[in-house]
Amino acid sequence: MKELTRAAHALSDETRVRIINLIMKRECCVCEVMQALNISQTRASRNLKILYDAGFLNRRNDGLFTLYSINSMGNNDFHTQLLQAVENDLQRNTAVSKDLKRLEKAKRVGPDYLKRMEK
Amino acid sequence: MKELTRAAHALSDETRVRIINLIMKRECCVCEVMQALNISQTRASRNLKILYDAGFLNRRNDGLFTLYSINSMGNNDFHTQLLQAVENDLQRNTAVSKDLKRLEKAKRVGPDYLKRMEK
DNA sequence: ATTCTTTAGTCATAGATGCGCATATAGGGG
DNA sequence: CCCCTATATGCGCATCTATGACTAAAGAAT
Repeated sequence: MKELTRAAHALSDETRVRIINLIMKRECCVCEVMQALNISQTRASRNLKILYDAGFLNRRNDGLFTLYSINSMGNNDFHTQLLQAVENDLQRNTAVSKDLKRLEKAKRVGPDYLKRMEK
Repeated sequence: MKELTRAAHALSDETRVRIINLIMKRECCVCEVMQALNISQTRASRNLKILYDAGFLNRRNDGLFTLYSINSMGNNDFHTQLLQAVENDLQRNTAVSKDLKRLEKAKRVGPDYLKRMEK
């Protein structure tokens, strides 16, 4: 039951639900999440870790990048059922489509590089 | 989305999941929950309210008693899907059966009356 | 009406949480 | 080896959370 409450807790924050919305579209690295949601690197990294620890995400390394994707296990585990509830809610939600549009424009570069680009 | 995160938050606490386990069996009043989980009246009442505010429970009055039951709406709303995830997890959980046994023995009386009975 | 009983609300407190800042870590390229 | 870059983490702060003890509200019983 601790696994369930931990998973539910991971879904109890809007930032984390928005992150799931992104990753359900496609595998993302931390810097893409950060740009798509317009949040700090720290915030993106930490909330991704919370979702990972709760069992919702896979993680793999590609060079310097850490790539997160949805962890789809069996169809009958509660993680999958919880994700379906999230998906259900997101379909009725128009606000998060802006996040997806920013994701399309996101570049695979980190915060320091980004700042220099802006100048 | 705020509704979703609020609902998820309601399920992020073990006490509240155990309460749902009781009420999925049958409609309960506050004092029954309190006895079945062996928790204080304040704690039972408050966590029931959190579940109610999150949309999981119905509430009705019967004399002095407030009776809570599961709020089953349509099959496609996220509340129902979340409850299915909880049910799924509870089926694999043997610890909460003790709560149900205590529920069978619970009397429909409040904390003050109970204390006097013990003497 | 007065009293008893169940439930909900208030207040105080210990602990958890989210986040920014700065820094550490670790992989890649010269 | 040394620097650059993406990600993770320690720390501190403000805020939120869960809880118990106490109190208030409201229905029932006498």
